[in-house]
Amino acid sequence: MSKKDLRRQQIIQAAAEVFGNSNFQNASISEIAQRANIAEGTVYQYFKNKEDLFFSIPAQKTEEFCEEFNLHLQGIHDPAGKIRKLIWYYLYFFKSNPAYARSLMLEMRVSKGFIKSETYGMIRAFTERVLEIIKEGQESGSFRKDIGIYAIRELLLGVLEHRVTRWLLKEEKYDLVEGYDEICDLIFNGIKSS
Amino acid sequence: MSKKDLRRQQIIQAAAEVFGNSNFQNASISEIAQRANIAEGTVYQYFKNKEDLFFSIPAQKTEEFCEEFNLHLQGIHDPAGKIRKLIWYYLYFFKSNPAYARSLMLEMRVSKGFIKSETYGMIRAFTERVLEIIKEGQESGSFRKDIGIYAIRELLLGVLEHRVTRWLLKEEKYDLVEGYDEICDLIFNGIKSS
DNA sequence: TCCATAATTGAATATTATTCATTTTTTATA
DNA sequence: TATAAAAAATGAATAATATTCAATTATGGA
Repeated sequence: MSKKDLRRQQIIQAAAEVFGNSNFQNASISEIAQRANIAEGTVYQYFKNKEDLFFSIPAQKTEEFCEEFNLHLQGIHDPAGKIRKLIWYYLYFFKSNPAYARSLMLEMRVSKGFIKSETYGMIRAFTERVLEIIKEGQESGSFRKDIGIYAIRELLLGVLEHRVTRWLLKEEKYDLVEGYDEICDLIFNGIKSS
Repeated sequence: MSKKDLRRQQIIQAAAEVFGNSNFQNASISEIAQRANIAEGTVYQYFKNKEDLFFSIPAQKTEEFCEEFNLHLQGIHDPAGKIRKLIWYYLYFFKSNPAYARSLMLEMRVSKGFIKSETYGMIRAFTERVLEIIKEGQESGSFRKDIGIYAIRELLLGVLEHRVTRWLLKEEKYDLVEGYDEICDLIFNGIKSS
């Protein structure tokens, strides 16, 4: 790793700590610089502005998320099993990484600037992967073919994001993963009794 | 309406305009005061701080949302029809009120302080109403009884919030309501082909 | 008309993201 | 090793702004 990359990482590390104990608005560049043992101005040699720095923090974690997800999918061949694993893994990962969850769900996910960031590119790779799984399920005959793949993905990611966001706003007081099989059941079978 | 309430409304009106063309961070109290033809200090006689003022803006619209929703439910007696109407109305309302949608979905909904606001109380009334409809559906035998009502509500509100948020981040370039029947179908019947 | 209370004011304060001219460090070359 | 050129780091200065508060003005009742 080049010297330049090292310093970049050093700043990201300090920023992760400061943003982690706070939020975008309340975290200050001065504290980040202090913690990284550099001058405030130096931050701006490596990042365009505060937002750019903020959006750069979860790149690593997001990559980790995608890689581990692919690992967890290994050995599962039926599309329904893959969706079930996706639901479990998604909740499990955010439960295990609450600071990441807070930043991503409550701050970045609702920011228009985030869409252009490197981190968002990785998330897009994940959502593409989800789309593939759905397509697979339709082609193999497991999932209905009369509904568009985007609508199905919307259902899936919608309920997951909602569940994580709710959990965060409720101060993470209960177990995020518990009861995930109810969600699976609803996704597969809907709410109709017949 | 008392003089005090009038001035309060006047400030909220100015704030709605300023926040509407911008966002929480970029809107300035000085501009709001200017537009309301008052001094900056006066704002703080009526609102605890900038956030309190911000959270007060959508109270009226939210009340409107709830009242109109109840109107739309009139004459519908089957729970499935009520859920279908809920889905349609939710999307229709945000489509018709994009500035409200932006504030609520991208800024307030992800803020811990919002939970304590008056506006959130109204939203809670709405989500309680949704819960009632679900319960009704279970009792009448239309909806499955083996799934908790909270899980069903999570599914519903999750996919709706996700859809509106996506639409906002994509600059509202497509029709939010179009294709809502696919969502209804998925909610009722799930994704399984069998 | 006068007084007490309420409402309004806007200058002062404190905080902070960002810039940029200057200084320090590193690297390449002879 | 000595020197020059390039790169990196610095931190004081700037500009913007949420919030406070002592002073001023308006209001309504006796």
